[in-house]
Order: sequence, then structure tokens, then C-alpha cells
Amino acid sequence: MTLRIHNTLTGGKQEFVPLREGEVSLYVCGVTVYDDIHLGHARSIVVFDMVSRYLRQLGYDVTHVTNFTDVDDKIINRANEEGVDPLELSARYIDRYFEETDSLKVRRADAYPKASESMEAIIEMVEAIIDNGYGYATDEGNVYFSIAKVEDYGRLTNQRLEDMSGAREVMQDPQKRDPKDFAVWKAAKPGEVAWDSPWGRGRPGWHIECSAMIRSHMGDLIDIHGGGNDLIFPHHENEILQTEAVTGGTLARYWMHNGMLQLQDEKMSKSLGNFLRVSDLLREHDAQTLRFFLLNTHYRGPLVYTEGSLEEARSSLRRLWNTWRELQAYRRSAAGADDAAAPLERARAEFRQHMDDDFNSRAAISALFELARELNRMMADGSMSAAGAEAALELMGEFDEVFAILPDEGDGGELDAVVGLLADVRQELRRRRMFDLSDMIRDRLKEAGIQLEDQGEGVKWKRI
RNA sequence: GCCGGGGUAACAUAGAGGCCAUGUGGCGGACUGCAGAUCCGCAGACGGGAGUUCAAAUCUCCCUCCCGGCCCCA
Repeated sequence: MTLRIHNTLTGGKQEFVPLREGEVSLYVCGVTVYDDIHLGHARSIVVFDMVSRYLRQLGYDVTHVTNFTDVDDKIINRANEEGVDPLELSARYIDRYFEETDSLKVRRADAYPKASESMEAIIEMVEAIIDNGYGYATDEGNVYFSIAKVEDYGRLTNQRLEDMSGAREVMQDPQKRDPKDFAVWKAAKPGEVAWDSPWGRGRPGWHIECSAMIRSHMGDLIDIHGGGNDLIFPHHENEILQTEAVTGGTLARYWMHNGMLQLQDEKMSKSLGNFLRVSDLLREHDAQTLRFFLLNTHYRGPLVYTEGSLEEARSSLRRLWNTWRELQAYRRSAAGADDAAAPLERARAEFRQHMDDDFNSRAAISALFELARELNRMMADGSMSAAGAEAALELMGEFDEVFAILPDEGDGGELDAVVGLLADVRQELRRRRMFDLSDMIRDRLKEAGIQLEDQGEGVKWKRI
């Protein structure tokens, strides 16, 4: 079995062969830090978290880099509104980014370069673009990338230049040689954050930071470049051009793009409903539920969020949690002889097969559910051995290295002892058929967020 | 206008020529003082129309609807 990846460049799935055996370089476009991240950002972040986790599970030594765009019009505008320094504003949102992605159980990337800290590499790159005849500076201190020498502009989008909309003819810098030329360095307007450069004070253009950061952090050619599919054009297209103008070679071998999150029948409404902050969602839902929702569909397809989406995700996920917790209890009292090897092997193979097929997490999760059903059955009839339960937990844990959707460990401790005591008292009351009291204990515990469940001879409890 | 991604049972998603889809929800049963969990079973589907084929949700063509990209955006 080999990993196959859908490559936007070719429009189809290809076998994944890394540049250097056993190593993968993965660059994912990050966010512009002028506000909190929303569920759409979370989708991209969680998807590529899953990708890098799976690559690691396959044994690759993964170098995962994600950038922060901290120099940008929107940041400057927002900072002006608030009367703070732009870099101070972006630093604040970078902190928040980490708080939220940590909460989402996203593994930290290996590096998070910022535009503001990559000026040397950016300026060097702009110079090289000019030296190689792909760029020109204007009197005003702007530097544009000239598409005149580019033969296949639009290759990532499979579009021809002529077909693209001409809506941009407005508000053009008259010094541009072609309307499609794009800025790699922008002269600073009075009062803007700016850096010294050979062309005067200014700041980087829209796309140059990624090209420069990739080059300085990961080299001229990387394995996988990822991002949302809204970045394909022009951002990634232009990244490619810039890098090729400098290195003479390709930028990335595989381009992966996640689909957009859609909100049901909500247009551009300014109402809060249109902007689902991860921080808000995390108040109502646990990280696992959000991750499950985001991973329970193929990463390339669209994902529609509606009112009950997360509740449904939660219900589904509880099924898995239940099996997981049952297994923990079962292994201590297991009496059966079956080591569950057959279902475990089947699940392992299916998981692998689906993940190898362009990271089809949805299908892999289906396999997980099938496994859960078989394990539940074996526990219900007591046929599973302790070793089987142990192996099942291990396998589920293995899947969870990629998804991170199972419960946090460590319910236990003192709480365990106290709840256990209450459960014992209740059992005794039930034996004496004093159901009013036994129900009271159960109800009050439920109010406190703990659910008791009667099993044949014992009682289980869990947080709800 | 051009380029993509979609339209699968009540809902959410897989699947990409024949073989058991998965979950939520619903119904019936087992278990049960009740509730919950779990198990067993049931119902229910491939946007529309042509075509290819012994066989199409899956291939071809046409139509239609939704979403995204073409200034910024994960």
C-alpha cells in the first residue's frame, strides 16, 4: 500500500514519493492575524494537522512549517482603528491563535515564520526577481512582478490569461506594465509600518512572504504545499512564479487544497452568525467534537455547517468514546478467550487503506465505527479476552494519534473514588427497591455532569 | 464569461461498473424497576434526461441547481 495524494497541479491523485527518502517537507499557508480564527481556519488547520500526523505515523520525518502574515492592509487598518501598533496587534492575535489551536489539540508545527521577521529573505528574493528580469521597480518605490516572461500563467487553476476576469482594470497603478503584474514590494504610505529596502521604505507584496519563507526555512523545493482552495489563485499561482523566477525550478511537488466551510443560508450578513469563532465554539463543545466534525468529511469537499452539526457530531463521537471507556473497564474483568485479532486486523487494514487514499479520514472513521460495533458485541457476550481488550485500546489509540478525537485521559483520581461510593450506595438502595432515593442520586449526579449507567452487575459512570 | 468542487435515503457523509456503506434520527425486539448504554433486526438513496454495457450511484453526452475562485480570504 502506498500513499496517494490529490495534486492540484495535475488535477489527479498521484503516488506520494518524497524528495528525500523518509522525509517530508510540508508548508501550509497560515492566517493573517488581525482577528480570532474562525471555524473555516480551523478546518484547514485541523486537516493539515491530520495530514502531518498521518505522515508521521507512516514513519516520515516531517518538517511542518506554517506562516503568520503579520504585515498586511487589514492589520494596519485594524490597528489604526484601535490606535495600537500593527505589530502589537498581530502579536496579540498570534497568542490567541496558539491558545485556540492548542485547545483544538493541534500539534505545533516545527516553525511559524512571520513576515515581519523575514524581511531579509524577502528583500533578497525581490532583488533576485529583478536581477533575473522578472521584476521592475517604479519611481514610486513599488516593485512589480512582470508576467511578460511567464509562459504558463494559470497552470494551477487550469485557466488561460485571456479568460480571466478583467474587473481589476480599475484602480491600477499607471506605472504597471501589465494589469496582471503583481506587487512584490509596496512603497509605504505615510504612517505605515515599513522597512528599509533598496527601493525605499516599504513592505512586502501579497505573495512574496511565502516564497521567501519557504526558501529560507525549507529550501528551494518542498514536498507538499497546502492551504485552503481559496488561495489557489492568485496566491499560490504567484508564489510559484516568484520562486521559479529566482530558483529556476519548481516550488512544490504536491499541492494540497482543503475545501471551504459553508454556512447554511447565511450570506454576507454582518450578524455574528456568519463568523464562527473557534473560541466561542470551544465554550460549548469540546475539542474532540470540533475535530470530529471537521474530519468526518473528506478534506477536499465542501463542508456545510448548520445549527445542529456539532450536536450530531457529538452524539456520533460519544459512541466511540463509549467503546473506548468500556474497554478500559472491561480489560480488568475480562473472562473471554478471544483476542479479537480478526476484527482488529481488519480495522487496521481498512484505516490504512482509506488514509492512504488521499487522507480519506471520513472513510477511515467509518472503519472505526465498524470496529467499535464488533468490540461492543464481544464485550457484551464476554467473549473478548483481557489481551484482546488491551490490543483494541492500543489500536484505537493508534488511530487517535492521527485524529485526536478520543477522550482526555485521567477522569479518575479522587472523583473516581467519590462517584464510586455514591454508585455503591445507589446500588444498595436499588437492591432494597428504594428507587426514589436511588433515582435521586442518579439525577443529582447528572446535574453535576456525571452520568451513571447500570450494567449487568456493575455500574459505569462518565462525564457528560 | 472562464476555472474548480458538489448535488447519495429524514439529516450528515463514504463509495466511483456487478458484491454488506458509516453515523445521527425513526421503528421493532433483547436487556431493564425506570433511564441510559449496548446488541439484534427493519424501513429508506443515488438532481433530471438520453446513451454505452449482460450489468451504471459509479463511464459518455446534454440539462439543471448549490458553493467556491478570478481584489483580500483557510
